Amino acid sequence: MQLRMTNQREIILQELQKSGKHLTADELYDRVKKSMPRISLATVYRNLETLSKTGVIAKLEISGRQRRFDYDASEHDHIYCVQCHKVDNVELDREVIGYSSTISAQGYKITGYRLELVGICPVCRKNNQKRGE
Amino acid sequence: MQLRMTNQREIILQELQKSGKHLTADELYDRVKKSMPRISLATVYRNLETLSKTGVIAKLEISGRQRRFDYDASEHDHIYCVQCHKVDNVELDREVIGYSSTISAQGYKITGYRLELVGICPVCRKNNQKRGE
DNA sequence: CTTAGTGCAAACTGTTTGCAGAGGG
DNA sequence: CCCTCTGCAAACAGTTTGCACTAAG
Repeated sequence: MQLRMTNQREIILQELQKSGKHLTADELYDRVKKSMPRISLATVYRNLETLSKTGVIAKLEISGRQRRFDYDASEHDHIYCVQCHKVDNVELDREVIGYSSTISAQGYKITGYRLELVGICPVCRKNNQKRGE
Repeated sequence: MQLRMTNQREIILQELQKSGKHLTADELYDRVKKSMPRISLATVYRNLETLSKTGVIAKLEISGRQRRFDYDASEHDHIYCVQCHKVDNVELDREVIGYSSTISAQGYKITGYRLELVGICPVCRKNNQKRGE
């Protein structure tokens, strides 16, 4: 199966990349609709699926009910704001999770891990301070 | 609001605990139905919600489309089998994730983290070997 | 031309909710 | 008795899919 670079696919990818955020399908849909009003949400879903399968973007397993997509497909971790549900990238030393000894005891073959930091983002912290929390 | 220990709630809790697994609402529903056939899935959801809010069990943010519930409410991490989608508990040194320096640079206040190891469980590994993979 | 991709609507999955009635304390 | 909890059905949110048509290469 070979890929075609359709107009839709191109704009979806561009919008995700230029957002610099970890958008959900419908957040991206809203953005893309501005330059392509007749695009359908299904197309956005299909393209996000395709683009993540080919490794151009990454599909995130992250907190919250909606799936999010990352313009950056390289390995890195995420931090999640419990207040505004925003997600940011975090660069951590991935070697630190070299627990193989502990883990192999349980008989698992470790292939990777997902680390999600949880906290409150700068914007929310500032807002909280204003309200004296 | 005070809690009542209804028959349903008791059986739901017992079944989750005696399973020793990280069940989804409908897996638990199937088990509970055996001793209480007229129970409804909504009741299972409502009780899992209540029990996790009161800290008796834990609601997991984990890979996969379905939410899972943990009979063990204490802080610990999980390991996820990519083949059979089973989840197990893992005890790791939680202090290792003391990255505050790196992270606070981004202005986040870290309140916790979720670490999910990903791999292949003993059972699946054995099955793979049989098939010569 | 060929066949991957699209828009639309309808289906599907997991979860939540309104309501009238049941039962725990 | 009160009020939390239940069963049921219907609603909901997010995602996927079947189909006939469009357009990329």
